[in-house]
Amino acid sequence: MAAARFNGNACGGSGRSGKAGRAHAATTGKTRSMTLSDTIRAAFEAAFPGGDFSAVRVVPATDPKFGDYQCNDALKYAKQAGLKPREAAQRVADALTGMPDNPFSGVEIAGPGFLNLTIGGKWLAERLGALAADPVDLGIEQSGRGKRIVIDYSSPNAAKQMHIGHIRSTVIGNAIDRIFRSLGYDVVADNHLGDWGTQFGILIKGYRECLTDAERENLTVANLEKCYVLSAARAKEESGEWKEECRRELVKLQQGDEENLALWRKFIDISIGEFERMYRRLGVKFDTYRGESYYNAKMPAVVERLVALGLAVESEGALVVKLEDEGLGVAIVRKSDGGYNYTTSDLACVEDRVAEYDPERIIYVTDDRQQLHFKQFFSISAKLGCRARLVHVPFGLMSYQGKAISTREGNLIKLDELLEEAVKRSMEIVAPRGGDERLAAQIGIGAVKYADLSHDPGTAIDFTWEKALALEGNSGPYLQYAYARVCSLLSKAKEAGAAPGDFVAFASGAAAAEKRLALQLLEFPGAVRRAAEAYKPSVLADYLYQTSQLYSSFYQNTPVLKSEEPARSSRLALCALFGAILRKGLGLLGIETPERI
RNA sequence: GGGGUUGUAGCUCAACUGGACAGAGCGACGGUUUCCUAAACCGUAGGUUCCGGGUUCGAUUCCCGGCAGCCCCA
Repeated sequence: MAAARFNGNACGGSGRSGKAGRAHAATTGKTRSMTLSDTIRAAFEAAFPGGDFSAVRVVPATDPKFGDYQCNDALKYAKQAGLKPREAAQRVADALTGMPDNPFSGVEIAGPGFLNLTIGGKWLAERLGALAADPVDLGIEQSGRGKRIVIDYSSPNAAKQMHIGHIRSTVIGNAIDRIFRSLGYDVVADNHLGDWGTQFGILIKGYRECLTDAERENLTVANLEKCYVLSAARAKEESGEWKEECRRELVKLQQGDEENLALWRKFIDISIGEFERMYRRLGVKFDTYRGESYYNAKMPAVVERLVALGLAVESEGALVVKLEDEGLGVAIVRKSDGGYNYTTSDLACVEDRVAEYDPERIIYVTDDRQQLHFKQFFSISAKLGCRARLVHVPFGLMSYQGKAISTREGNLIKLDELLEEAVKRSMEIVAPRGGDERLAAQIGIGAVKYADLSHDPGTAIDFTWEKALALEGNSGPYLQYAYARVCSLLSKAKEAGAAPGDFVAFASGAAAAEKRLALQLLEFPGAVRRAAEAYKPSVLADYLYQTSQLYSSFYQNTPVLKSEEPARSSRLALCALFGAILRKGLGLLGIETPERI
């Protein structure tokens, strides 16, 4: 069975993932919305001196008819102040209106005590200007400066072809990677390959006996897979001879036999070469490829320390760490046959990463079947004094036709095949418009990635071609199309000699559609921050989709090039800002943004 | 047996962590193209948020008890 992070069925699935615990982020600098929160916090303090109002915040209005922003927190403090809710809200409103730099042009009390806030045009123009003046970060707080994180994702098993079950860890992990980098973190992306374990005995035996000379000459992952299947089948024979020989090859490998080691190295190199071909197509890049084998030599010492600390005890010939009082059962750290398992390997891995990188956090993106394993290993790691915060981001396993993806179920779709099909389908649409293969790839692969990223990682996905390759509605191509249109608009503007101006026109009012879009654009940094805190790229995907919907609606219903000044240049500026944000945001999801479709 | 997780429109999913009337896409029905790219836009229909209690001014969200599916451990 496979060694890597894929326990479970042979085809293994996706590495580690899951829904992560919510990050208790030490949020630092805030964006516009936070500045408004600061303002209203000051108003609370003025109205109710001495209270703790750190939880008070201003949020975008849930409906335009409630104004631009709202604050729902007056209700919470009414009781402790001994006031009726609306009365408490009134006090805050009075305090707010009395403030010298009150950014709100309207403050109303509604319902049981909500504060409905309307923003002044001048404030809006200033904030939009500030975002536009920050073209690289677009307001994203650099809260990760000086901090390092290791992200462990993708992690396929060597000697096997990648299939659709590997998309999730790879694509979600990579988006988290990109998002954290955008926040200023120093990210180490590590691919924890499954490159060790009993399957190598079977593979070595199979390589020698089940392949033709030609296949050995031109060794591919497909050939490795083939010889594994043939060899594994023979290992099930009655006599047990084959199985025994596989075992002997494995032992030789483990003991450092040169010939077997060379073969093993060869298998790994070929596998990584093949994986990298996939990663290139997906736009994914790792800093390191450290498989399980990398930690082999370090495992005995880990176990020794566990024993020395009294954490590991013997049980039925194995060494185990008892975690029952935490509700986590028992974790085996050395099997009765002397072999190690994932817990030990992961403990060794963490120690190594802390020693080398000293990260503040290590994030593991794997499927949610491994939740218990991670809880156990995190708990033990904490007992060993690990100073890095360990986070498991579990995702729901991808199935196909309702079944876990595996060779045995006969429902395995190769990643290669999926990407080919994706490009082919988008080519059919792109070709009549003069699009080439490159554009088809940008769109097709964007569609595949977006289909995954737009869902909460925690939800399980049953693969269908229709969903994976959706080109309309809430899909990657919809967003790319919106981007291409805004590019087209801006280039037409340029031809006409019209340039995006500043946002001063907003100070004296704006059409409803453009104001809504403007307010939405201001939420971009917050969306990135929330996506990072929750380890959910879907938060960002959802934001980008909503933003694009607002843009499409605005674009369809509001003239830009044909409008009068000063509206024209400020609308152009708004379009330019939308384009910049969409490009940046899609970039954080690893989705390309062609300028013409 | 213990633990985890999910349950929201016909289908696939959201709902910024307790707020106002639960929102999108697909599908269905109807409309928009001498006009900045129709992969778009506008509109109609569609809901007991699995069930029952509890906390709260207020619950899809938190707590307890069930039911159902999936997963993990022994």
